[in-house]
Amino acid sequence: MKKQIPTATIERLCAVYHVLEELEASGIDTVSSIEIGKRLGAASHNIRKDISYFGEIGNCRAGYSVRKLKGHLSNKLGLNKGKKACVVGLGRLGTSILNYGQLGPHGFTIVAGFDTNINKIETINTDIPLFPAHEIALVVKRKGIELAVLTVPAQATQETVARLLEGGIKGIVNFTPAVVKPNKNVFVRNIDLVGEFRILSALSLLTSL
Amino acid sequence: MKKQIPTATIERLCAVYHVLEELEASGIDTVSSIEIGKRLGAASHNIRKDISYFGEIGNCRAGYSVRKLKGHLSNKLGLNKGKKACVVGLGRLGTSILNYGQLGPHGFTIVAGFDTNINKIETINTDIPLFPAHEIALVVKRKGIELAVLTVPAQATQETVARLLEGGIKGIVNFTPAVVKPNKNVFVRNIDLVGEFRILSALSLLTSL
DNA sequence: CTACTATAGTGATATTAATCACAATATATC
DNA sequence: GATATATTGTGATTAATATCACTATAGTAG
Repeated sequence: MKKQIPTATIERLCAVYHVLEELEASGIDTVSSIEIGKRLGAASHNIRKDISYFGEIGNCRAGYSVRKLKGHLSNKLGLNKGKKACVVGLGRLGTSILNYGQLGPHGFTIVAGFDTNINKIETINTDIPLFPAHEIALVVKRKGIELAVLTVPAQATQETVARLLEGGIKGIVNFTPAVVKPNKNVFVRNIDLVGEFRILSALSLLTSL
Repeated sequence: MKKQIPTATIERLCAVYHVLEELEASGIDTVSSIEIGKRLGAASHNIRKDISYFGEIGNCRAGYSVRKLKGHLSNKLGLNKGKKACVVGLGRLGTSILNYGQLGPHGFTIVAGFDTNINKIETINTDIPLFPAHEIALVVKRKGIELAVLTVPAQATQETVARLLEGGIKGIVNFTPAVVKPNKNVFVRNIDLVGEFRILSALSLLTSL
């Protein structure tokens, strides 16, 4: 049986990938694990071990070639081929994500927006095709959408998730306060501003830095 | 030396707190660790151990009193007293957070918004006082703001963080793609949609469920 | 060409977190 | 009041993750 890559490693490597993009953009073509660690607030050992899960790629004296490591991670993490995404719930947050310019350049294309309110679908000014919520499963399946951003009201969460699953969605970023339980068919990232504020409050109270 | 509470526990307990709010709202007044675990997608053992870090509170046969446990966690996690927050960067995302209705009811009050663009400060329609970015440190200090949401462009991140630190901020929720390094003076939660999409992509490629 | 140095890669170790297993106990039932 | 039962709280165990310590190697300097 093949060695399973730890989740913590996957998360960190995605952050490493981002650092590599920044380095590439600023014309730097070589970087050490120490430097990457510094930028990420992680130990260099950690970074090296994470990278080595996918085999050797660095150079002992000079560090890593930014271009080479980036390509390597891109392959191994499956970031090389574009993915289709959708936004469900076109309130303020949903529409601001619809118009977020950073997704496309990084290979994620929003190909649909959904809302229960037909009015919104007709009035929102965007090039992205919008659909009523009852078509979620259909459209997700037809367009081969793999990722979804959830920005519906809390009480609509469970039903919306069910529809997305029906359509065969692979991953959900949930901005709803309701917790979406992980499930064998879908990966979920729960992001709740109130929850984040709470965690920060509790940390600063309980953690001696 | 007092036993340090694990970060993972703090994060989970904040989620537990949220479940308790939901239960209370639906008039349920008793709950078991099994039920909480189910709603959170975590093991009941885990939930019990987390709760027991703060001492005994449950009832062996009947589970936990929702009201009692909620009050208990509220105290221990420091969620009982309100906290002031601000939003820095009033683009689409920033303004949608400015108007997000869930913060107030949970004890977090947004008392200031900041942007470099004076125009925005004058035209955005809100009751929340808005200030130019160069006043961040001053206003944060004067109002005793503890938490900040960062929604500025990536390149402005480092400078903005420096100003917030100067003002004595305690925690930052960073929606910017730039990584804000943790620091001995401030806790940071980095939330980057592109990063989350990448993690979901990589997970579904590499993790055999 | 040789010595030196910075840094990758990695097995070993330590730390942290999750899970298990079960005794203790509060409530319900008869 | 005795018995049964659900559920907590927790020591012990296992698993996951991070850190350390070292070796090997590629580049640099002399």
